Amino acid sequence: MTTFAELGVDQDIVEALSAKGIVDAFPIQEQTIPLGLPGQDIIGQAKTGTGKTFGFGIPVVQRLGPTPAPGVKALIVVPTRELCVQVYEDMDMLTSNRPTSVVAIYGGKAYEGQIDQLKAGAQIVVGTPGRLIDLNNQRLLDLSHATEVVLDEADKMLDLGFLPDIEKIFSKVPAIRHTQLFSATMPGPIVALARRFMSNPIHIRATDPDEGLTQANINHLVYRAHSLDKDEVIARILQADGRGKTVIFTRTKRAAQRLSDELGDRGFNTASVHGDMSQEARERSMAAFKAGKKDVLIATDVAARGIDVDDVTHVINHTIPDDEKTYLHRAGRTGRAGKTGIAVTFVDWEDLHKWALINRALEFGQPEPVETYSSSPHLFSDLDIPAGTKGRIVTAPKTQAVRVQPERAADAAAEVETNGEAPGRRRRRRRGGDSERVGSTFEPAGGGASASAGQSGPSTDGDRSNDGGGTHDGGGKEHHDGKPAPRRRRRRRGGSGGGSAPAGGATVGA
DNA sequence: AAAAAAG
Repeated sequence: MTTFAELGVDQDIVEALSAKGIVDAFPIQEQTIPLGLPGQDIIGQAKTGTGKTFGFGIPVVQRLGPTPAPGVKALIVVPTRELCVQVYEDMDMLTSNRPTSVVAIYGGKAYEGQIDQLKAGAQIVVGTPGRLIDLNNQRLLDLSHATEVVLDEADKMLDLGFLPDIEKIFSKVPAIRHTQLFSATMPGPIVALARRFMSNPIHIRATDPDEGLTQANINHLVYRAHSLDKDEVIARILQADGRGKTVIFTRTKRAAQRLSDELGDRGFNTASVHGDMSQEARERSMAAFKAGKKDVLIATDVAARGIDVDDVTHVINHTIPDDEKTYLHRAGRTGRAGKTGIAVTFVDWEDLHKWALINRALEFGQPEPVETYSSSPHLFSDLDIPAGTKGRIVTAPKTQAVRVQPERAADAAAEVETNGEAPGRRRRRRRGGDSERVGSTFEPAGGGASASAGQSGPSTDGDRSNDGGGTHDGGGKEHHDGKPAPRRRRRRRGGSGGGSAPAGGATVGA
């Protein structure tokens, strides 16, 4: 590991970091900071929870100089208000030993405080698009000297919903500037589009190209939810001994509110966050969850990206997300900074095609969500608890899980070939061991310790999209008629490392 | 189609 000091980071920033116990740089930071400091345009791609924020944030702070004159010189754009607050806090920490000041500009809040901070001469703005444009239109936010520009969750910022706003914002900042785009997912077409806003960008991927984008230290489980009482099953998951904080994602705001109320009624310590809540309530929820006063957060995809909360052991997809990128970001709320975590997904009958799509894109090798629906009450006795915690699930509900081995996964749609990398290489061994994986037990990558990825050297991104693999339904799936399938044998915890063979005695349906 | 983001 390299220290921040060794990467050329100024002493006062090094001290700000070490005051928080942060001394060693993660791979994405090792790779992007030395390039960002001299002003290289960067597309930075690294898995969830591996430290992208400092990867762009440190160069931004340092490049403004130790005592910058008043006025906005840096702009960091993010997709949600909560992420805005979080990135603001990180930037505020980085600048704690220098006069540089940071302001968060986002909607749902009074204008006054934000305007005051701008008038007071804040140099770094972290903001969401709507309020940024609003204040810029009112001539209260001058972006004409913002020579440092960052899009965090860049692929989201450049997708159709945000693109017009982003174009508008880019039209207000200087043409000669330093531009950095960061995300865990960067589909080829988005990279191509991004180049319009950059000059000679380098695409850094702090991952082994063979490794894919799913975190090796997240254990993925997928259940068919047909005929399943999801509320009940989730309630039981929440009773697992050793469970830390849990984030539950729903597809709609209403579902989030309903589930939050329901689980609250059942006595769980819940908070929720979605777009139908007041901003004040949203922030209260986030603060309580971060502080540990609440340990279950029910959210829409507003919380899918970027949100960093310590000790989240479980992510539960009450409803399966629409695409593999969202899946990756949601699951990435756990397994951060080298810790282990579990991502549980429930697949409703009408959403089977979504699992097929996600399975294919992420190369889980698990085309069917669950081997069978069963009234067998053994499911959660098999649920793994992250290393370092103890205990098992107490009660015994009713289905079966299929554990998906994450290690061969590669996000086809989210990857872009770097120089000279043979196209198609990541497709190899695609279908390899499907059958043997069904119902078998796999441990997370041995020892879990291998935090985050090998490194591939910086490579110039001279490529185009590679069309990101097929996108439509997996077809060929027969319809069941709701009858419970025959009961399957209970799986047992495997003790084996993550080889390709199932752990002893772990087969299902034999 | 939903969610997010200005009010």
